[in-house]
This record gives sequence, structure tokens and C-alpha cells, in this order.
Amino acid sequence: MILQKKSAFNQFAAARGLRSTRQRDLILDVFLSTHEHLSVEELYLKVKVSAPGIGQATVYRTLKLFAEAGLAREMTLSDGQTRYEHVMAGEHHDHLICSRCATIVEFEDATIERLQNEIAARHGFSIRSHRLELYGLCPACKETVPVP
Amino acid sequence: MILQKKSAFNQFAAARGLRSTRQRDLILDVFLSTHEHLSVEELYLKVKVSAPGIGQATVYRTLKLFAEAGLAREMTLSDGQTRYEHVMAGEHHDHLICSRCATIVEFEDATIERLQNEIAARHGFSIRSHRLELYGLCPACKETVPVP
DNA sequence: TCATAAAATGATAATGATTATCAAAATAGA
DNA sequence: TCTATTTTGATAATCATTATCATTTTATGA
Repeated sequence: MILQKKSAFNQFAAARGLRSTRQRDLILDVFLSTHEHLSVEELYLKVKVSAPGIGQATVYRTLKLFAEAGLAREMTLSDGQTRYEHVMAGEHHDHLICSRCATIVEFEDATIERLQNEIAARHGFSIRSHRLELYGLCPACKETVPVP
Repeated sequence: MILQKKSAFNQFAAARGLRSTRQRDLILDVFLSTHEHLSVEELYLKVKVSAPGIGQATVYRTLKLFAEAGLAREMTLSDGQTRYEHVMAGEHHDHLICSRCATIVEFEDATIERLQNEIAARHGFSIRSHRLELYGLCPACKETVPVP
């Protein structure tokens, strides 16, 4: 699977006249090895563990390339910071976000997807993407926070 | 209606030990007089027309107060910039956003709202708010952009 | 009306996330 | 091996936002 993704990225790079560099290779390794929704800073810190010499600007540039290549998806949560998640072939999902501990849980609902398309059509829009985020408290935080 | 909102803000301010200042009054006037989803910069430029002496930091601080008072709602679109819209009593809506001309259209769908609550419950979350944005092309931009 | 305490302001410095710049390094093809 | 071009890393620059602080304004009580 990871080899598949690496290959996909290399094909994308070749098609764009871009180089396959060891930094990009390593950053992709680290990115694919975690299933969290990471900010650039967080990924950079993980990359620094294996390759201290890689610059933060390189990580910024490389993540944008992964997004262009379809391997990563950018998401901007309410805190305004850009995070990245894996793109799994043929899959889309939305997010439940805990306002207290920042836990992110993914979900998918075909009915909502269909309704979104209907609403868009009703307004004469043709939609390409969407963002659905539900903010509240996760099960763990619900236990510890008294209801006001 | 505007008087109502001003009164509501003044009550909020008094309850918080805050002052009612002419700058806040004017900023609220300008904010309520437009129904767009404005960034702080955009609102600041509008405010400057009537009151050149008002500082940008004042507009930043004041908009945050309007949000706390329940008169405005912050929204962060994909561009990462914070925008503000009016809060209408008892109403919630979501947004269709044109990726080309940045037009924002509001909509509301009770079924989606209900499904969101069901999904949250299914994952043990209790949600407080959500964000739903559909990105695509508005009717006008669909006309002018050839389908690839 | 005046005095005063406290909030608010405006200008601007500071912050943090992100991007631009550029000399040097790395890559890939001939 | 050579060379053209891309990429890198360090860091300056940018931009949206917030912090700082001297000064101003507000609201209250006398």
C-alpha cells in the first residue's frame, strides 16, 4: 500500500517534471505512517526525528505537493490551522471534532451526501467538494465535564 | 430590528461591565447594514468611510465582542480567513460557496440537521455546533466555465 | 458639574503560520 | 563525468491577528 502511494507520487512527479528526492520520500514515509490529522508543524517534528536536516519550508512545500497529487487532503478546522489527512481511494468522510480535547473522529453518511447534492442542484450550484464538521464533546470528555 | 440588536448588545455589555462606546455603536451600525459575510479587513474598510479614526484593532476586538454577544457568527472558510455573518434569532444555516467568484449562498435543511445529530449520538458525541460548506460553481460561473 | 476609577482606544510592535528569496546542493539525463 | 534544472535549507518577508501601552473616553458617585 505504501509502495503503491510512493509509486503514485513518483508518477505524479514525473508527469509534472518534478524530481524524486530523498526528502520527499522520507516525508511521504512519515506522513503515511500516521493516521492522525496532522498540522505541518506536527509532521515537521516527526520528520525531524528521522532526518533532522530537513527544513520546515520543505515540509510545507512537500505537503502541498501531496495534496496536488491526490495523496493528502487539506483541512482547515475552526482554529484556522491547516491539517492534512490521507486520501484513501474512492473514500470521502467527514469529521466529528471534540471542542475540548481536539479528538477527530471520521464518519461517512450516504444520505447526507445525497442531500447535499440535491441542495446544490436546487440552488443551481454544481459542487465539487464539501466540508462537514460536527463540533461538540467526545464520549470521554462528556464523562468528565459536568453539564452546565 | 437594528435598534433591537443595539439594545441587545448594550445589555450584553452592561452585564459584562463593558462600556458602550461610540466606536462600538458605529461598528455595529455598519455591520448590521450589510448582509454579506465580511472579513475583518472588509468591515474595517467600510467603517473607515464613516469614521476614519477608528483603528483596525478596535474592529477586531469589537467583532469578537459581537460574536460573544450572539450578534455575529465567526466562520472560517477554506482560505483560512475569518469572516463574520449576522446571527438571526433562532436560525441556523449552512453555506454554498462558489470556488470561482467566492459567492456565498445560505441554505438550511432540517433533514441534514437531524442526521448530524444521529451520527453524533451514534459515536457517543454530544454536538454543540457544526459547519457545513459545499464548494463548487454557482449558476453564473457554471455558465462561463466550460466543463473540462 | 467635577473628580476619579476603570474600560477602551489607536498606533504599532509582536506573534505565529505560511511563503518568498537565494546561494548551494541534489537530481536526472546525455 | 558534465550540465541544466529542480530542490533544498535557512531565513527574510508577508499577512492576519493579537499584545502592549500611553492616552482618551466613559460612567458613576459626590
